[in-house]
Amino acid sequence: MADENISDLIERYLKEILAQNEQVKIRRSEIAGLFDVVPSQINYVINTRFTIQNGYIVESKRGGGGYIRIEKVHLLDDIDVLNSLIAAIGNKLSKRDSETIVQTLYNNELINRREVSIILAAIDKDAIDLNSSDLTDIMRANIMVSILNRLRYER
Amino acid sequence: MADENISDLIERYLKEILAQNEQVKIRRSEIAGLFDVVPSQINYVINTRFTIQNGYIVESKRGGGGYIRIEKVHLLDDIDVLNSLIAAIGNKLSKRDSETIVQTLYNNELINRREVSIILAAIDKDAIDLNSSDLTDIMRANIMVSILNRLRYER
DNA sequence: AATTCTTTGACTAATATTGACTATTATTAT
DNA sequence: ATAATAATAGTCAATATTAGTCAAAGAATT
Repeated sequence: MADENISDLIERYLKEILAQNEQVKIRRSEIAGLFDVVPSQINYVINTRFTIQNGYIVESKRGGGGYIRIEKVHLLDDIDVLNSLIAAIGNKLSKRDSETIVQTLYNNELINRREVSIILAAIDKDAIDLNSSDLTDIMRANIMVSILNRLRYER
Repeated sequence: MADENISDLIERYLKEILAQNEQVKIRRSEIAGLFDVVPSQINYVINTRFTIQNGYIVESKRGGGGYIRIEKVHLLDDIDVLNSLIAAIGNKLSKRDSETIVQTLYNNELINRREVSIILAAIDKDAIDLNSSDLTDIMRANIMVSILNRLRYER
């Protein structure tokens, strides 16, 4: 929907193939040529959009006949998904990664659309960002307001 | 009616598009150029006139092909309940009061049981309490883990 | 006069793009 | 076989391209 930059176009191109093929095998320079970008931009696209958190496994090989293969993984059961996600989080989590995780939960049908946005509201920057102290109660207020605001509308 | 300042004009411009389009996607500098203002004034207009209270959701992306997207959402009938709850919260909220609010939301059928526990997980003390710094990302991690843990079981 | 709202711009943050350099694997020459 | 070369992909840092924040100055309102 918001494909204004080339990386998004490349992402969409690959995902369209993956929508029908379970896996896609490319020659890096070919795709780079197709979209008229430097080859390393393909790595950028893969590193930012085809991570394991997003549900993709990437394999590659260099040298003659080299390739990059992207495979959409089918996560076994819900607990495994949750365990691996929790393990991957550690003790810091960027906004971007958090959104990726929520998307994965949705893709694996662990949460529905409405729950997606409740969770996003909970971890919204405006909700949890604060510079003053007296932390816990203030944070709770911020998070609660964020959630309430979310509940105002549909979708 | 007689919009005297530029911010009002920009507001009207965007709302005219939204009257027909459900969402509008802009390049900040473009709109700024169109009205001959500094780009950050677009943020001012958005922050003062396209808030969630007014029924708008705003998303943006930086970098090449960046954009700001404003979406008009359908506000629900129970807006008054939510408004008064939000007003009552202020900037601090005890655990007890937060639970009362969640109970109220449930009693008014604004959320279901599952959503109750997702929200309670989000504002759980263990999720949001921390003494170290580097706050936002750490908090987000805590909240996310708390939510994921809650998703492990039913009800 | 005081307060609130608007305008401005310097600085910051996030994301995308590029290219020089490196690493790995395959192929060819000796 | 081994070494040299070719053909790939990977890494990383510099640069480019956007949007966001914040506080100061100016304008309008009370």
